[in-house]
Amino acid sequence: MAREQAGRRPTVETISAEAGVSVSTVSRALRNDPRISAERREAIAAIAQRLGYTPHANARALVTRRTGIVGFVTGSRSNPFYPQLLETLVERARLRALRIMPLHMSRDPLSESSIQALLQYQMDGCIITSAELSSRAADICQANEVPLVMVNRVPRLHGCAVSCNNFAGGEMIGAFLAAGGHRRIAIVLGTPNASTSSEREAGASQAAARAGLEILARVAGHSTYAGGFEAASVLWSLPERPDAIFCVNDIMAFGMMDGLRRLGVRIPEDVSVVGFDDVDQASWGAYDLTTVAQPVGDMVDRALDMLDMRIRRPGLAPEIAYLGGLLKVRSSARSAPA
Amino acid sequence: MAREQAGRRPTVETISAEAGVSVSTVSRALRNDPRISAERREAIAAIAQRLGYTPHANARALVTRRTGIVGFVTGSRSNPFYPQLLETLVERARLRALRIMPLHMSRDPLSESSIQALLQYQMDGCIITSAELSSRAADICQANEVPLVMVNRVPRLHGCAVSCNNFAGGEMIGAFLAAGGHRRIAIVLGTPNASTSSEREAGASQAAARAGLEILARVAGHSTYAGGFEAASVLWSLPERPDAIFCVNDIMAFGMMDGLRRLGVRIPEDVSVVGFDDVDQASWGAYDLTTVAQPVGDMVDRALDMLDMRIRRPGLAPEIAYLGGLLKVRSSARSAPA
DNA sequence: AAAATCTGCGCAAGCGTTTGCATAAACCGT
DNA sequence: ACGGTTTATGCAAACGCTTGCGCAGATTTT
Repeated sequence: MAREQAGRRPTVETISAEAGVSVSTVSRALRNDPRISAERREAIAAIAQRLGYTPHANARALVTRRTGIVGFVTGSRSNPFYPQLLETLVERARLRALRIMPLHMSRDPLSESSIQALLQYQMDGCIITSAELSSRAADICQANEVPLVMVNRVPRLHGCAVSCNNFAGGEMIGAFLAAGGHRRIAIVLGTPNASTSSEREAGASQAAARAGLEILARVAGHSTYAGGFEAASVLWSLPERPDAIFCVNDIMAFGMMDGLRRLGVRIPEDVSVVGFDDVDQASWGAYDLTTVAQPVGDMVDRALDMLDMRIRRPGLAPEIAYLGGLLKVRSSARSAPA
Repeated sequence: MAREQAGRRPTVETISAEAGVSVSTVSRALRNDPRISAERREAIAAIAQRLGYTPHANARALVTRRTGIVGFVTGSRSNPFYPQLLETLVERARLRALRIMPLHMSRDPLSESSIQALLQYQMDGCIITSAELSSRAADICQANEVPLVMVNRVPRLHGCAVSCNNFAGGEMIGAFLAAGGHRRIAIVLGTPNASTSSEREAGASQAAARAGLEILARVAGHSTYAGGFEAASVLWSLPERPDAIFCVNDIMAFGMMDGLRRLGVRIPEDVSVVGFDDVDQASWGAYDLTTVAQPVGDMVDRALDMLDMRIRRPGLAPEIAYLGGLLKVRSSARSAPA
């Protein structure tokens, strides 16, 4: 019997009383179980509709052991690529009836309570995009059998990941700069030990070498605006100045351009600057940055695919996907004459 | 009896078997119920610790009717203020054992499935920061008795909100510009009908009037970079050009500055530009924008306070809090001589 | 010394679902 | 007319936790 508690939302039991059938029939009808006859199913659906019934995710999770919640861990917001990724992730996840729950969004170490949340809410999986935090998070997920996919980051030993093809992207940059007649290329590196940084750098270096060019200098930029800004002074005080600067991500390129302009350097007349990521600001007038666009939508979809499969079939072998980027030519770098 | 199912996490029952007490005693001990004797409590805590026990949030939510999840709805990420707000929110919520779940993060209308999520997961409350979506969301929350707090936005009729004191902030800007000797102030408006935009504009207008100044022009900027960029041409082609431009948020100020520079205008020599929000980019070298900093941390805490109270005591009267902003003087605007 | 209070704990119901198994009615071929 | 399959539904257990109530035994009050 439905208890008809004052202000409570309707449950399967409310519907079952209304329809004169058992709760199991209601449950099955609502989930389109073929065993329930069509007319009953429709009758039940109509009642549910009329009552404004919504299933109770917690109760369902309790029995199915699936919550539909995916944890999200990222490093600092200082790189605008990550908010962009998160927005895409939330939207794409919604289309698969998955919800994203951000567990951690700062540069601080992963707090114990964030990890507890992952377990307490019985999340179905986890997506992580931070270079610094990935090892710790990977261990925790593995220990608790929570499927994990790293995005924009490849795992040290094993684990799933989807990433832009950073090496190929770096090559595109290197080739583009060489074709543009640049002879003295400098590279600004990002987070030390991050695969994204080193792969992009390696790709660019190789393409440069193929064009008979040595990399003039490699300096640290720490994947921050300030790091790029300071790198400008460092590079411009070199005995031999670069004629092209590849910052391995856009955020450093913005700092670099601002730093150079502060020194009176003209872009791209005196030096070309290129980045990697194609965040929103890259197309802003102040920068109009030549960069490699990461296929964020595809990356997110692929990551959710991987997660989905491992939620369904735990223990599936790890997998790594590299998706190609797209060179966006803008005005921050000299191009080859057409 | 504990079933000791293969790979399952320990539950209260596992612990109760181990400790030789009932599950209710375990539950109470873990929640520090004073009725349980100290030594038992410690013994149980020790076992829980040893087993790596973590309570199951869904099961708890089922009976307590509290999930600890707070929904988050925002408009487009194009204004970097919102990612910044979200990061703060996630961190501050964590300190109160609350989790944030982003339901919607794009400019599109609120989808039905996002609303469903709010109800299915039985969220304890909702925080919304989008001007466009707030009416719809407010209706839904009210209909379902979900506490709602609007941040950076005041409600049309009733409801909770916490916002920067936009009017006072606008006044600070207006007074600052007047003191700096500016005579022809233009204002770039944001999202039409948004309270943030109109209040900031009103504050600035009033302060200007107090200094004997009329506002030269008011133009639309739509709260986007591109809107600010285009507004630059509009303002600069006016018969009488402004000597100060107040963009009601930073993102438009960036577009404005880039647009002006494209026209060869020098900042602040030819015209001063000021913004509102103090997002990260405002302190970047390219802009170094004079603006009003919103007290994001305090705003978030206050919003969570409001939510907390209404979760505990449903039906509490609506409340609106205005928190003061802080003028950040940088180099994008001429100051009064010292 | 009997009655009242307190202390510490267990029983069992309940939260809203799903799902394995049982059951009853209808259908099939013979 | 009968055993066997199919079809549509119900029963009840289970998921893991919280909590009202009850019940001993120890302690205090009259």
